[in-house]
Amino acid sequence: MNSKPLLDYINKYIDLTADEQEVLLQNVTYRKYLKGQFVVQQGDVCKHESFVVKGCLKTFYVDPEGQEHIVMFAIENRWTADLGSLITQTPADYNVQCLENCELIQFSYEKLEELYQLIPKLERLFRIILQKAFVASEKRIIRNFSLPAKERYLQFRKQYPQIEQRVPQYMIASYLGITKEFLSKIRSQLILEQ
Amino acid sequence: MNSKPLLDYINKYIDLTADEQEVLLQNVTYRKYLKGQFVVQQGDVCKHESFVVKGCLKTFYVDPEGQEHIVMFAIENRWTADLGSLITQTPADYNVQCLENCELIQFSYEKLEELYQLIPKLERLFRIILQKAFVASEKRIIRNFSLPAKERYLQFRKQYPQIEQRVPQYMIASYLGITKEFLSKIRSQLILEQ
DNA sequence: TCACCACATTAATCTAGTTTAACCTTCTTT
DNA sequence: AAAGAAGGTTAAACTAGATTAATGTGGTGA
Repeated sequence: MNSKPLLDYINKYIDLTADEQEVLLQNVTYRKYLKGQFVVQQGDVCKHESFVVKGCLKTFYVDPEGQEHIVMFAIENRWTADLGSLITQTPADYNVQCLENCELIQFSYEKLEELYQLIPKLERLFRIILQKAFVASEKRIIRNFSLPAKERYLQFRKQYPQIEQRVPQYMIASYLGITKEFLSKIRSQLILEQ
Repeated sequence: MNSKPLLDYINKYIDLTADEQEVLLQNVTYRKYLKGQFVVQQGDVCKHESFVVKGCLKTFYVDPEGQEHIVMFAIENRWTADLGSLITQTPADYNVQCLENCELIQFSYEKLEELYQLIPKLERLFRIILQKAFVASEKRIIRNFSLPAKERYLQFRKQYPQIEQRVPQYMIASYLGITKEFLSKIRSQLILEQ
């Protein structure tokens, strides 16, 4: 188990003693997934919060018309889950699928609650993580409303250059909330411009 | 100071002893605002997280073209702030303005950090609040992408019937990300339909 | 009583982004 | 080497929602 990325990540926000680190690692599971496998499936109850040690995943939602909408991508040193399903232990609205072979460190719902008791500092860690996630989510809402698709695409490219290289364009279009055809149009416009 | 709504709210998530409740109340301020006053202004650093005891507020953003975009409304028993500004102590992107006379219980940035030390359980409280807020925010993103304006309006009416009564329609249009004219069109369509 | 103000509606014209459908590329499989 | 997959592009016709501008409505204050 390659736990270094997780411990490095955690130590940016809180200080864990060697003992606490050990307790933490004893209560998580390391799991490898193949490209294409699902970590969460729409309709199942989400069982874990997962830290990405290696790989790339998409979180998406299939609407009643069968249309797929990508909510977010996760790469190394980020978290993924259907948080709504996890915290309420009700069926998930989202799917989480591996776009590459992945290695994840998983915190199960039960173990996570236990860990909060064993290491109360973790409440602080997840409070801070959630603050940042919430702020990013609100910013995205604003951008979707106040910027046209072209600007949103440029913003995305700037913010996640690593992701743009790794995933096909039709998925980026879905993340941006536009069709792949329109993204293609935007891209050819941008090439003409410079 | 009418602290009952706040204490009732907190006790839904964590148990505070009488002593802890007292410590908490000693570290917050009770403040009344008049209709029209700003609790946070774009460009200033956000100083507090505020719990709404009474009244109704809007959080909005003025884009470079001068267009106002409403991000959220807050009513009794909800929180409001520019969280991004508060946690990084940098200038706010948003404005928070009172739509009615308001009474707020305010947690200053410094006192809140102190309170986390004095009552570590509060980390848990805010973790839980943020989880819910994040999930709601993600849901809103999905809805904005996958539902047409009419559906979004119906959803809003169902989810926040109290708010619809209290704020003018041009603000609801702004919250939904459409023009007031288009909202008017939707409304007249809905009346014809039933 | 009328004039103003804040809010809401209606209708004509316009545009960003969708839909559909055809075609192109590159990689994989046989 | 041929035949699919899987992804990407182009272009024409279409639509949800924006823009503009005029008109309506219900207070409120002088």
